[in-house]
Amino acid sequence: MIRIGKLTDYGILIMTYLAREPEGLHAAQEIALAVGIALPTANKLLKMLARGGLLESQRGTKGGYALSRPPSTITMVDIIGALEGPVGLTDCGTAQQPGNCQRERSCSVKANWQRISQAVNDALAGVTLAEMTVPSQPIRIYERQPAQPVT
Amino acid sequence: MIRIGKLTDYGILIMTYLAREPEGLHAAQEIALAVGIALPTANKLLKMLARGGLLESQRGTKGGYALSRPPSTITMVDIIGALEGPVGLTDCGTAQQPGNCQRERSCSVKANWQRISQAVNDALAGVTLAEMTVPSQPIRIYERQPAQPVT
DNA sequence: TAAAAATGGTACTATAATTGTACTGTATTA
DNA sequence: TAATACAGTACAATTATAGTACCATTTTTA
Repeated sequence: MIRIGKLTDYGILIMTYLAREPEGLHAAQEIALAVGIALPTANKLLKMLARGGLLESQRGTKGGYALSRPPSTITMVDIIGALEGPVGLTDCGTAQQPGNCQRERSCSVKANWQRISQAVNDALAGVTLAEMTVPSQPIRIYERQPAQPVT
Repeated sequence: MIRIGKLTDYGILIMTYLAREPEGLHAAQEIALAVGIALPTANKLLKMLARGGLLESQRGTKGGYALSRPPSTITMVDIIGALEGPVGLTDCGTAQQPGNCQRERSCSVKANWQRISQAVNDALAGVTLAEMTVPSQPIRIYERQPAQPVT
């Protein structure tokens, strides 16, 4: 099974909460309570999301966090990227980075993996935070090509 | 970063090797040597792939493994599924399984995650083993829809 | 018929990555 | 100036993965 980490999962819940509550700033404590995770964990994630440029933060007594952009312009790739680094499936490297793969010589599979990573990347880039806040709206990311002959 | 395990990576190398050598049976020892992994590891993977129905096996002195179907009918989803279980991104469940998620009540994100998992699943199902054996052939899985208005 | 070769299944250990927490520093407000 | 809240780093505990070993079963061959 391909999976994303629990922390990333929490992170998306956090982002979803903030998207639903666009008014003003929200302290880490409030967010942790609302999402249902421990405060230290929420703190950690909020810091990472802020460093990734997805959240604006303000310190001080009335401080807190808020989305830095409209939810419709934030995609799953942005969030996952901020919490787990660039999206890729193997150490062969993502579409951007070269990758640190031994074996090189015998590995003619590399280029193909990079393309697959790209496809997954595109799939995740097609889903916005705004769409995630709406419970059951049909999401249309891709349309399959006519028909693949299965030889 | 979303990733698949090393073992799955090895498994795909094994499958690729077998796809390139369609003649007769191949013993685990031969495969381990060719792919460049330890014999016990190769054994483990070959067993799993056989149990998943992707490989035919024969015991005995002249035994070994071979693909059970033509490479063009085996996709990345088949291989990953055999080695890591169904493809999914969170514990929310795959398109097939319900998933074991606490929180249920506050988690309206669930349905969306399942759709995203489906999209990734489709992306991986679009790449066949036959395509992986060809070093640098352009893979066309999906075509993006005209344009998504980025509000 | 027996021995050798190879897969099938299960269980176990060691390693590595993830997760979760704590501590110290800095900024802002009352 | 005291209290509140974010920023950054580092660390401990847990968990999952990776890798190995063992024994059973099947098939071929001498």
